[in-house]
Amino acid sequence: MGTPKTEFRIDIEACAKQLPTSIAILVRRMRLEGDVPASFASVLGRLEIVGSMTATELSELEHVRHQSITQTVKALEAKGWVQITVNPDDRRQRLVSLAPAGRDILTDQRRRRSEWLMVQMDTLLTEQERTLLAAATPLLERLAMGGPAD
Amino acid sequence: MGTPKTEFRIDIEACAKQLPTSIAILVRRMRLEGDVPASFASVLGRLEIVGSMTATELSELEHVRHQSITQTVKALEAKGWVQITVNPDDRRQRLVSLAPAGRDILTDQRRRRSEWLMVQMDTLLTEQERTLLAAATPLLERLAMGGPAD
DNA sequence: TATTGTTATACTCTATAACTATA
DNA sequence: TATAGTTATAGAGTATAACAATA
Repeated sequence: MGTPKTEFRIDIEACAKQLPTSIAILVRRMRLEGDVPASFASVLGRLEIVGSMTATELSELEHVRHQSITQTVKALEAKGWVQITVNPDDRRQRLVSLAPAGRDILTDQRRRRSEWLMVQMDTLLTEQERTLLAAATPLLERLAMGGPAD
Repeated sequence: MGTPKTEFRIDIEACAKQLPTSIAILVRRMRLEGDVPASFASVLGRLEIVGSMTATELSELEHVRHQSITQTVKALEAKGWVQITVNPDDRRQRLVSLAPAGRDILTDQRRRRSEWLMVQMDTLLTEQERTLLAAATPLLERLAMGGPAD
């Protein structure tokens, strides 16, 4: 049916050009909404789901260097939001887990941040558009993580 | 028609919870792909489209404080990537515009960054999913900018 | 007074390099 | 040697506060 492929390519290119700017600004704005640094909230959120993780596992999931995670975890420990225990089976590993205070902070932070986003979505998008965005969110996650097996 | 509303709400909530983490990681990874700081590239891109802008206009579009833009623009000027001229009609204003060297840098940077993203999209998404993401991108832009009239 | 912009300073976040400890 | 993690240091990016210049 003619040349839908050309139009399609243009869409994808336009997407690849626009997406970086849009999400960078969105991240910037959400950072201001939170009362807790985004890096902290992200780590706490993972610990809540998984229970406990090593620094290396965290760094892989967050796509940062392991040295960076060390600093984040150190700051979280200083706040009393995580606990660190040495893995007795491999004493090189430190297992990071959510402390009670961390759980409280996480609950509060997540409510704030996702509430802000939900207000934006309610205000700026139609119901149909919200559904579309919800459908696209797992795709962004896949792009962020580099695929199901990465 | 039962309770589609409940399911819908769950989708939107899941979206609002997942989206911040995913796009934060995506921004992080794209920053590593670029050879130019993301804040620089973003400002250069706007100047290419609009021609010249004041610091205040830039700060509003980028959703940062005007003090922050001052520093970005100062760095861009030091690199020779933008030119700054005083607006003769209002001598408080400095008009920032793209210098030839800035245009070269921008072209190169944009090719790198959007190429990386396009490779990810080609590798990790189906054609249908790419179309879905392309459709959702303007919605993310709207959320980022706070609406058509903001 | 209001607007536009700068300077000074500090914090968050992440990186690279060099190191220690355990396997 | 390889893996897990730390410490030291630096740079990008952005914020707040106080200031100067122009309208």
